[in-house]
Amino acid sequence: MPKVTEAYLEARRQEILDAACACFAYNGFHETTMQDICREAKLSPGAVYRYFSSKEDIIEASCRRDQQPRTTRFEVAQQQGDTLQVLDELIDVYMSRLYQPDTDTSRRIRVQFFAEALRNSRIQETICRTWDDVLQRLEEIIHYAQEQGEINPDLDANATARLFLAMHDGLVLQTTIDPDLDISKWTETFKALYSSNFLHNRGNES
Amino acid sequence: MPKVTEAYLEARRQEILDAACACFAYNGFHETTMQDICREAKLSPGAVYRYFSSKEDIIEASCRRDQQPRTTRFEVAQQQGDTLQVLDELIDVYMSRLYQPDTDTSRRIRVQFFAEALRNSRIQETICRTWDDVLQRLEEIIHYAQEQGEINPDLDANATARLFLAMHDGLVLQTTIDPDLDISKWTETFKALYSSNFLHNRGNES
Amino acid sequence: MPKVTEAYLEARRQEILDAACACFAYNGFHETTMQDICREAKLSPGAVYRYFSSKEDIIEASCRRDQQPRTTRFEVAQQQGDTLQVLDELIDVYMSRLYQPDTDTSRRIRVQFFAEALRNSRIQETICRTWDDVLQRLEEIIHYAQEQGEINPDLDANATARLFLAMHDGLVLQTTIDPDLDISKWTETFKALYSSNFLHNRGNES
Amino acid sequence: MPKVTEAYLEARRQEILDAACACFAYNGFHETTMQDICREAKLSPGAVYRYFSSKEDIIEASCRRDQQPRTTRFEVAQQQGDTLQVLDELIDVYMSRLYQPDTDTSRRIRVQFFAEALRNSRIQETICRTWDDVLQRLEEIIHYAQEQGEINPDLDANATARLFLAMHDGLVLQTTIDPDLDISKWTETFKALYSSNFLHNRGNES
DNA sequence: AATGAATGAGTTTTCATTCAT
DNA sequence: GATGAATGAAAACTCATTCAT
Repeated sequence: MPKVTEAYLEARRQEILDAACACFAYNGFHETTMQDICREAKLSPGAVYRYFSSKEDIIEASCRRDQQPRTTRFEVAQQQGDTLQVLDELIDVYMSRLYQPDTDTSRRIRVQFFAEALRNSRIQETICRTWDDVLQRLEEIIHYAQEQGEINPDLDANATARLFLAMHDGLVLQTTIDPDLDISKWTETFKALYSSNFLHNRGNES
Repeated sequence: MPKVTEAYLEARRQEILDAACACFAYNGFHETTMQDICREAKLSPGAVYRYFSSKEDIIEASCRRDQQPRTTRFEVAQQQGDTLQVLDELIDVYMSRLYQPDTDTSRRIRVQFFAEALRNSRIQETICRTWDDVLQRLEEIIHYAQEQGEINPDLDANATARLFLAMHDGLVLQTTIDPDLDISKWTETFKALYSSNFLHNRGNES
Repeated sequence: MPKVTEAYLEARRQEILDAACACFAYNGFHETTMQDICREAKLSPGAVYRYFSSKEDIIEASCRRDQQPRTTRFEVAQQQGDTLQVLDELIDVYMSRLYQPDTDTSRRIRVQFFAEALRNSRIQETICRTWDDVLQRLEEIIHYAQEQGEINPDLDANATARLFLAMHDGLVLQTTIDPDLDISKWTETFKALYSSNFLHNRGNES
Repeated sequence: MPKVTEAYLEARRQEILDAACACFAYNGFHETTMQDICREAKLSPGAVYRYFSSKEDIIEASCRRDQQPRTTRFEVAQQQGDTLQVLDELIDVYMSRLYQPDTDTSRRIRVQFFAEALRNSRIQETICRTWDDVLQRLEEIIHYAQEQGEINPDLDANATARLFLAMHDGLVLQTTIDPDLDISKWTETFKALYSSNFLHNRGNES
């Protein structure tokens, strides 16, 4: 089995996932038919079924593929250090994504995976694993910031990380469902939550 | 002169919505069949269709019913004033709901409405309207707190309210999808974000 | 059981048939629901079922009621004699009915009974009986006209009557299905077929 | 490059129409279920829906297919001329069809289309168009016969054609609904109406 | 490898009819 | 007598999946 074939197969898989996600984003998983995917991928049903064993399989593969960049992005971020500056940069990245029209498809699918996770334990696991990965990195950053005296050490680092993560997911939710929101002040307000306000020595003056 | 009272008919409607929500929560809208709802409601298809014109109609009515208490809760809250104490209490209410097993169904459906909002503009409107209502109340509280010197007046009140709202929705999302989370520290951490940290005169840099 | 009750019941039956026919004429038997009939008759389903045992029963009763005037009209006509003048008058009556808007409902239902007769032997019998009655009168008129030398005695009186009857049914069909037809010349042309043309001594070949 | 030929697909369509018409003829459109058609066509519902988008679509296609031969037959007839002899031949064809058992299905469906035309404007148009086509040819024949002195020129050619057409439809109706009729004398009686009786110089003797 | 015609179980919805009140 | 809520079988139609070519 030559190497080209392997790469070819993988390319085909990606094309099908692209087609599927294009459909899923605007019609949802359950309103998207295999025919829709075939049409979008310009492939016959038989061909699609050579690459994926079922519609469920396509949905799950879409989910895994969709989560990957997030994990990667945080891995890369962490290699740059554990400082609040890294957190700033992550927030810049994720907040600016809310503006970008080309992230719309991805966000729409993401919202649908949240719902799908309630019924499909494989989706649930994929999403939870990403959350766990991200959360761990965030926690380390916050922990380090606490050690540096930048954030109040009395706060629970894990809970703080969780709140930040939740905030992001909530904003994704809101911008995706209500596309007319004014996003402009969010980044600075988000950063204000920790940039100086969390300083633990602030409370001393009282 | 109706044979049965208006109240009786309304009670039936509510029973059907109860049955539907029980199904929706665990199977999603699209995996729930009308037969499922009928079985759960102990009613025949014909009977259910006397009260709702379609499955879509049931989904939309479920959404409106689900959103109502939220709006009401914030209306009541605001009558008690605009102080941060009211915000504390709201957070207590909503954080404690994350613990309560009986709110699970409601939260699961809520997550599904988020996904459904992307395809159904009626659902979208219902959800956005509730967000708008809630956001306005939060904004007023924050604005008042800024005037009282409790929160940094340089912050954008609307964006701040938006972040708090997003944080809550994100936490609902996370607890619902990953039910094993340790919620215990969230309330105090949430409150810490604003209770003293946002004090605008906090800056000891000056 | 007092006499008034009997009359009352019969009046109710007629009201229901009126309502049913109003529906049937424009929606057909199978697209008309019992609910439609109930709404039109301003009666509940339970009430309607006190007067008719089934929808089929209503259809059959409608058919019988619809055919009755035809039979009666020919009975009356025949009492005036067997001359071609009676035929003239019958044609005047039936052709002028094609013009009258208020006969539209009756004609529309009639066309539908023709189709229904193919599936429902009771409808079939009712229609065939009326045809037979009418045909017999027509045949007598033609026979008499042949004896009087007004119509060629070599013609088959029954077949001639049949053709005249078919012509009328065909015209009902055409005007009902295509309401924009120009009817104005039909009466005189119809009459021309027999008024002088059938004279057996017409043949100038002799 | 289609996997099966266009002709194969067209043949399938025709098979489905054959099956549908076999059902329609004896059960009517509304008592025939898609399952009935599938069973008769030995095809699954999904297969049938590949060829027709709905039951309505099948009914309309059946109607168009049913009308076609009529139009064609008259087109061919006219190419043979405009004489009364052509009319004779047309009457021979159509009258003999009333005898033939294999035309029964077609006639039964035809009667049902008449009823359906009242509710379905597409059926109505199809039927009216055929009537118009046929009528025009008949009118030309009659007109020519009038010019030749074979038919009284004072008669309205259009109305005369209409009456002949109505007569035929009425006879189809009657033979189809009442299959025991004695048809034997109809042809000669029909022809007698115009063959010599309409001679316009006949009336002169009076 | 790919095609796409075919499958058939399953879905939403309708509606003639019943019966407790 | 009348009501109208309830029934439930049956209808039209869909769609994930298969398999002969």
